[in-house]
Amino acid sequence: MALCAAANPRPLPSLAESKAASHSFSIESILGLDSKKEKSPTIPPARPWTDPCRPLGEDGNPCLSIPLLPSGSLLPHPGNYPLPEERILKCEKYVSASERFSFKRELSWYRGRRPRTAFTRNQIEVLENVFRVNSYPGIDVREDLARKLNLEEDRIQIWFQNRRAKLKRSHRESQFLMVKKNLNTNLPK
Amino acid sequence: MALCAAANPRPLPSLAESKAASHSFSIESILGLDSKKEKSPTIPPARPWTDPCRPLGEDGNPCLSIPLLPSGSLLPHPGNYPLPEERILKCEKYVSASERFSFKRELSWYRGRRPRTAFTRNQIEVLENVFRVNSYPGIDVREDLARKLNLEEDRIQIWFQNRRAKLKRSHRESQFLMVKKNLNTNLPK
DNA sequence: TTATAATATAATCTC
DNA sequence: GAGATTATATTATT
Repeated sequence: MALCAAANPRPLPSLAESKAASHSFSIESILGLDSKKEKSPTIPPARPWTDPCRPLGEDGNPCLSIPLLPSGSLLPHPGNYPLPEERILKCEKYVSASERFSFKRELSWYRGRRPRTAFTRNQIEVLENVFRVNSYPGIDVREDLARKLNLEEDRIQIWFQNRRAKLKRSHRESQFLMVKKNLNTNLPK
Repeated sequence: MALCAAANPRPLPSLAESKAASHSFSIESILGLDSKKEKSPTIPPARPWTDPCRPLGEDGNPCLSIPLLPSGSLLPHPGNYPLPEERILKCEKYVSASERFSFKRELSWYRGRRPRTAFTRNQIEVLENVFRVNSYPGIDVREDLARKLNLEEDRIQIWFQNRRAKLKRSHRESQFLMVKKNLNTNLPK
């Protein structure tokens, strides 16, 4: 992502160095005493997949307009509040498929997660084909794939990551089976 | 490389089958594009965390012994082709430099990647507290932390490195969102 | 329920 | 040390 690296040419620090010079704080003081829960200002994750035209909230993230929720429950975090799922079920028959779909996307965002991508059969086929030849495609290959499959490059990268993990898992499993098999054939009389 | 694809419970589709299927673009065309410079010879890093009793490879590093697999299937790479060295030689033209590079990486993690450390809640809390005050702790502070948190100094160092990266990422993201926001408030209508 | 897309982050590698 | 990328563990969706 070539975001605005230029806008941020200066590595942040320096706040620390000056302080560090004075050993005025000991780890003890930080370690032991600091029992405040004062969370580090949790940075809201960016949701680049959300509609860029949507109005932004004060946090800089797009705010969702889900009018049916009790106020104060707008945080994009899975919680205990009643989820709007209900609405989907209730109004099912009065709501078009695409409407339901986009609502679901909003819901996902609301929960703070990119809506799960559903790859088509063809997309998967191509990805698998490439994977067989090269399970570590570089950025260039990924971009190319993205173009050709009409997917974001990020989806491609994630796909390969997960695919490698899957392969590894299966290796572990077959190894395990081998062990078991060997134990069975060799040990028991 | 396919640690025995045969033993794999869910064998991958055959290569032939897949090639036939990828009509729209050839894998070669994708793979052929890469023209990055060759990397300089890599010095194998030490793997102090591997079992010292394990036999050492020619490079002086412990080699991983995964004795249970049929010989010839020891290298972790998907595919139905033989050994990776061979593949590199054979398929040179289909394999980009970056791919050869990533093969090296694979090989090295195979030799032994440090098992992922799972920090405790308390350890993280302390680290975060220190980070807030000083995101570039010197070796002395790190050593101190290591002692107190019962972690290796190296873990601490890496943690701070990753933590700084995370912070930076979040800055970039919020900057990006700011830009977007400004575009939204100024342009539309 | 299972398979797998997405997330978070520890570890690794090049520079 | 930064930056990019990877492996890995987990979560959550279909």
